[in-house]
Amino acid sequence: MAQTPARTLTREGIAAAALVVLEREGLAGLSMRKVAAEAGVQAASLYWHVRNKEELLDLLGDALVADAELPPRTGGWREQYLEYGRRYRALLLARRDAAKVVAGRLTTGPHVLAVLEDQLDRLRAAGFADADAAMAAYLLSAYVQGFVLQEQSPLSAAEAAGASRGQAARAAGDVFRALPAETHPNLVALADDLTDPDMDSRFEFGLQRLADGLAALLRQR
Amino acid sequence: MAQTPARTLTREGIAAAALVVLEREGLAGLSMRKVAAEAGVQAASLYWHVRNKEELLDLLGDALVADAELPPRTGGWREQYLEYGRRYRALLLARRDAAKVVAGRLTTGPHVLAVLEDQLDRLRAAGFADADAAMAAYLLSAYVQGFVLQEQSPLSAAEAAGASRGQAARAAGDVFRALPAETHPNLVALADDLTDPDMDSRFEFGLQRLADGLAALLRQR
DNA sequence: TCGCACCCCCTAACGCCGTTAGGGGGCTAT
DNA sequence: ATAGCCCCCTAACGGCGTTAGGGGGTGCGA
Repeated sequence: MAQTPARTLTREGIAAAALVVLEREGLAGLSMRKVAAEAGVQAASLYWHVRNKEELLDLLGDALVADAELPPRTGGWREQYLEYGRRYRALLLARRDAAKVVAGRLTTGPHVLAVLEDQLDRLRAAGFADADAAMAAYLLSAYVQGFVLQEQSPLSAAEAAGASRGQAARAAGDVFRALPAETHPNLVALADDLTDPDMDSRFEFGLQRLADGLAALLRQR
Repeated sequence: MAQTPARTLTREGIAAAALVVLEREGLAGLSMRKVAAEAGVQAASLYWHVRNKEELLDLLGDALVADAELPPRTGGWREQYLEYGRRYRALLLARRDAAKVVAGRLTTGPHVLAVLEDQLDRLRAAGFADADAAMAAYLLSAYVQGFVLQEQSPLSAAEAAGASRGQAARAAGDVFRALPAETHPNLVALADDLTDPDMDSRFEFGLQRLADGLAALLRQR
């Protein structure tokens, strides 16, 4: 556990160390002691720079979106909105447990603010009213975060035992198919559809519905 | 801490005790020891009925939707879909930390399955293709869970210090307004819209977009 | 009636956690 | 030189999830 940053600790250095620990151990394994060790320091020293673990996680949440690449400003607002959603999901999937970190957390960190600023700018330029633009932005992040959380949730502990995503999906399908057809006919009939492992398509489906709904709003006002 | 269930422990009794502890202490304060005490038992005894805490939380997640009331089967699919979303959100708001419990958790508990079965039945009856019905159901739960998580997240620790929701919203608005207008013009301009404390309206906005998007899909196929 | 097996809960302990109290080394400014 | 402050240290507290192993109670076969 060599120290990552310079000799003296900073909030940025702590965030960087936390990122390393998160990647290595996951959110459940991220402790103040391990972050401190990664930063070359004792656990109690963190409390000089950070009020508590919650505040450290706020730092981590903002650091996670630090290297977000914004979509190009080409094409219509719809394509840009879709691309925003896709890149946000990709970012959450790229770093271990990122979705769990950012989920219940409304950071006002600089990186988060920069992304939000940019997105609002595009939505207003597209003709959305102020309040609609704000809500459209929240809508997208709520959907993406909710989707990735579901996507990454272990399928009732099935795949925790080393099963691949596809195997787990098949096992989940078996659960549905094994239900009594008198009480749960739809679950039995749609077992394959409900456990389709193509997460990209499932995400895209919802994303297109969101865009369609916003397009209808834009048309009517 | 009187024992809630009968003399001998059951998985249902454990879930009931966990519900009581969750309501009293929140998810962060829910420990195996406290659940055991609530059930009139020692902590280690729980492990006879439950593999680990994760499995206890699965039980809890299913128990949380046990008393869900399904919307009436009147009106069109759209109104029923909207009402599903509203009731799901109300249910997550009704019990402390319910959203955090169910968020990263795909239970196949009996109560969850019953609700899913009913919802799929309505969507198929409305004319949605099998795969579309399955994805529409997932879409709604992803949105509701994501929204409630955001809704309940402390506004950057502002309201943790006893501030009301409205006060916290005003404080968050001040954060946006205090930003330099050259770099963040949209955040400054939309500070009020971004921090509008009327969560019901914000939720309804997204819900209507989802329904509109699904309606467009139904029309085109 | 005895004894055996099995179910279910117990006590005790391990190593980890977040957090706080209080001490002290080393720089900076007087 | 010395006062003061910044920043990290050691040590400890109470609580956590989890496991090992023991032992009462109950029902069943002999």
